[in-house]
Amino acid sequence: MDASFVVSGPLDVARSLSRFRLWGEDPANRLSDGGFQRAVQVDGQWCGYMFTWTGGPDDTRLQVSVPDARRARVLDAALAEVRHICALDLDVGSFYRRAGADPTLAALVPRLYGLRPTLSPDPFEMLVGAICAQQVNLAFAFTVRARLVRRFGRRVRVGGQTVYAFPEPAAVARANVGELRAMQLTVRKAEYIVGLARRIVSGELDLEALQTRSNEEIIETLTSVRGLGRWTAEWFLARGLGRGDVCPAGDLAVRKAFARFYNRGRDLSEDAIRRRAATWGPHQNVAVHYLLAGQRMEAKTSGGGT
DNA sequence: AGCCAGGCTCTCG
DNA sequence: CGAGAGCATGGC
Repeated sequence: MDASFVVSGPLDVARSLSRFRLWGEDPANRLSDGGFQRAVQVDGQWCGYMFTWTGGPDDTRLQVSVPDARRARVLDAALAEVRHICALDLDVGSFYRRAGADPTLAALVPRLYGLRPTLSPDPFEMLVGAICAQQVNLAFAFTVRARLVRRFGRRVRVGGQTVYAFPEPAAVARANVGELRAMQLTVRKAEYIVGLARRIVSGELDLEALQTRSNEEIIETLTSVRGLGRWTAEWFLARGLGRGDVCPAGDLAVRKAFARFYNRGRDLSEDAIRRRAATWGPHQNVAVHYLLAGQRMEAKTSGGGT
């Protein structure tokens, strides 16, 4: 069973999804030559699905297929996930028009045309991924996260490939810290992850209910959980919920990008970064994504730099 | 070898 | 309340 539709607004799928293999493999989000595979849970059961794409960035057609097609509900769930992963609700066209007023962004747009941030459909997955990425280089974070996924996630076959469902909170809640330590998480991060899972299982933290609240309420709720600071909460808003008016100004890579593009390589204060980002209004999320991608591009061609 | 990676908590002045 | 140590590993 499958369905296809044409995307409205610029979208370069391959460019946007490439981040799933930039720093290593992600067993829960498989980007293969044939397309993108993932698992979705419907009525308590995990089902694999895949999607492929055709056409240029201005007339992209997405094709979503569910091999195990007994229920249309699985296809509906997969479609909703794909729309979320590709961030189809972000108004990139409007961002492009607005970017004309900013020379830095105006120069990046044609080079990155169709790029969108990929959004995580699963809030627990987003938070665990963020904890893994706290303070360490992203290649290492990917490696550790992949170990977690293979250890606690369910294997699902789809299109001749194996993809893992990202571990459910209940499975992680049953783990002990020593088990996670063996995956080269620090004791502290192991405690954060298990503690988070247990809070979710106990109902103390309701991530689904959180999604309708304001940015500030979400930041306040998340930062009251041990292991989740402002950095994690802001990336959750940006890359999990797809909120447009968010800038993780404390992020090391974001700070470097702002220093490079807006201050001749010298550091800007977090407040200064927030003030500039605020002028982009609902496009902060996408703008920051372009700055980070632009920085990677320049690092590659000019060999990095102070 | 040593320092830095897309942080956060805890502990001290 | 701000500053600083500690965390653990991989890459340069």
